[in-house]
Amino acid sequence: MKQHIVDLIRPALERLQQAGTLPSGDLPVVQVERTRDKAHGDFACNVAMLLAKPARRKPRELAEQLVGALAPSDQVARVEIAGPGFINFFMTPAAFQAVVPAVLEAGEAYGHSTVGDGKRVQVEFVSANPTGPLHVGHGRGAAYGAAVADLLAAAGFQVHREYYVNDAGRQMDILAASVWLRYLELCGEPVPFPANGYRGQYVFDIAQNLYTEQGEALHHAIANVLEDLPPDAPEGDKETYIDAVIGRAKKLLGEAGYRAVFDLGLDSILSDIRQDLEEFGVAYEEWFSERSLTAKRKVERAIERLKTSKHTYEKDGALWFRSSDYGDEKDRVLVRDNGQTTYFASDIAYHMDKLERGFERVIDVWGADHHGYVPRVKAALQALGDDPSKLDVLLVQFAILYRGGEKVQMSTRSGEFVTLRELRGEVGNDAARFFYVMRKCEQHLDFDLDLAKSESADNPVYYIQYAHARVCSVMRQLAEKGLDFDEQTARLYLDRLTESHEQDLLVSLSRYPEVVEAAALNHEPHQLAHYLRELANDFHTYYNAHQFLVEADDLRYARVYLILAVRQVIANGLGLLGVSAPETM
RNA sequence: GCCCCGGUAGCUCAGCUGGAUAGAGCGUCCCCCUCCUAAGGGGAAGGUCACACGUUCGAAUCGUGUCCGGGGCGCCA
Repeated sequence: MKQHIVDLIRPALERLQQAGTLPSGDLPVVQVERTRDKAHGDFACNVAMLLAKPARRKPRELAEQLVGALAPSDQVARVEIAGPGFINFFMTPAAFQAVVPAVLEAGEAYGHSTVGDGKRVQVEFVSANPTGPLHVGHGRGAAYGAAVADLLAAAGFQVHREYYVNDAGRQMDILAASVWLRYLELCGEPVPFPANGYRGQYVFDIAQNLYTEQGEALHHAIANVLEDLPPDAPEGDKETYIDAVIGRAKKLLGEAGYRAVFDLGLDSILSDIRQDLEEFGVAYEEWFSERSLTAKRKVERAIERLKTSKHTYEKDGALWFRSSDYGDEKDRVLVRDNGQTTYFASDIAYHMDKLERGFERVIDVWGADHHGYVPRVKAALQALGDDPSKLDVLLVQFAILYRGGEKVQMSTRSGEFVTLRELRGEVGNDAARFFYVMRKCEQHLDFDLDLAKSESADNPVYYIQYAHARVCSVMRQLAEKGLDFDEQTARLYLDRLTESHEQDLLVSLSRYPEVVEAAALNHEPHQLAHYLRELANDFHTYYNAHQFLVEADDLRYARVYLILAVRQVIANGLGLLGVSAPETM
């Protein structure tokens, strides 16, 4: 409908150019917006004010000319000029009433568009280290990333969802060492646990499985393990200590033995994460292994490319990337003095690979604590001759849980953190998905557990779902009372929808495609969440003000037809956010 | 010290990329089922859009500076 207005204005502007009223040359993008006030019509356009200066005319005068040049439309009842030069469009009731069949004919596809033009977009999100279960912080990235991906798909992009598995780094070695030490405990050894080890319950579980699988095969006396190791914190350095433990594990277990421990840890945790996300309604096209980059010599190649293009230098025995040439605040290490490549080097190779795979846009969803990382990745892409503007990094701020008005404490290493699974168990998938995307991503999220659990109007999830269930309930009543209804006939009675509540609903329904498109292009699922609440509010108001299952056939047909469209849009919108639309509550 | 995010009603937040008289929800107060689910609805009160300049027809929105809050700045990942 909005597009219809734009399509009316553009040719009119061209006509004015031909008539010499407007200077020739590029015309501004025609902006048409929904009005806030009914008195200003349904849509308003500000183009006359924008063109007043270059045309050297008064805005209102220009608006008059423009209105005169508009082609007639059966959707537009009248056009007015108001205020400093706004052109206000009043639509006919029929134009809005036509939304109902439009919704129901499109069904699940209502709200989909083609602005994405089939462009290939990659969305990488969560990508948490497989060193432990997902916690509530990852949950926000999961819900947000999944919603952004689904919105982009609805907007006509070809979306590739990807999880980057950090299966190669030092953190994984720390996990492997932690598992092995817990295993040694099961073998009866008195093990002093490293300050920097992973302490969660899941480490015991994996160690137990390791013991079941391997028996005593990996058992070494604790004295041999600890022999000549540097002191752990607090006397010594916990990082140095854990590295020494890892080195000792590799030496005592040998290549194969160490690999067995490492892979059991990796596989256990990764399959846990996959299951967790799947249950959360988050699906991926690809799980991309960091190790595969090394295996395919991608990291080597990336470093080589930076070397040959003279973007690197050696200092203190390490190889540095001159990222400060491209806006980073300082240079970064690619290869450490011990010969190992850094995580950053892998990440360069990974992003290089992403662009080589031919994505026209690459979206990374990261925790806000990684923001300092953005300039160096973009610097690397630029140094490699790629276009860094193809990469959008969306930074998601932290979620803070509240229970009974009190902050819920979280700490990663101690194992006391609240996992995503616990959260889902406590408030349910629907509430979790919705609450996570209720705020825009750069806003800190106060997640109120009590509210998410409450079954009342205060809880936006229940409020919206209830609107859907209410429509379903009306349809059940319709059948029970043996009242007639069919969509084809209902079409003939659309003009019976004249009440102000019905008008409001029709306007809201017609806005839905615009909301989906804006939410997709701006990566802002919260816009959709807010819209759905408003739509549900319009519906509940209507429900209280008018009876749907009335005696008069024409009116009943029209009203039932309308609420079926409402049900469809709610289901579509909730679906994009990963929230179910129940038929009964 | 540098960087990122935020500052809008008592609280939690929107504000459609610069538009017309700044909006929701919660909380407070008042009211509404003989009726399709009261898990609902209606109404009232509540504002120096942190502050100051600047940009222009027009600023909560853009720019600069200041103040306040949160987070980040490893040859960790």
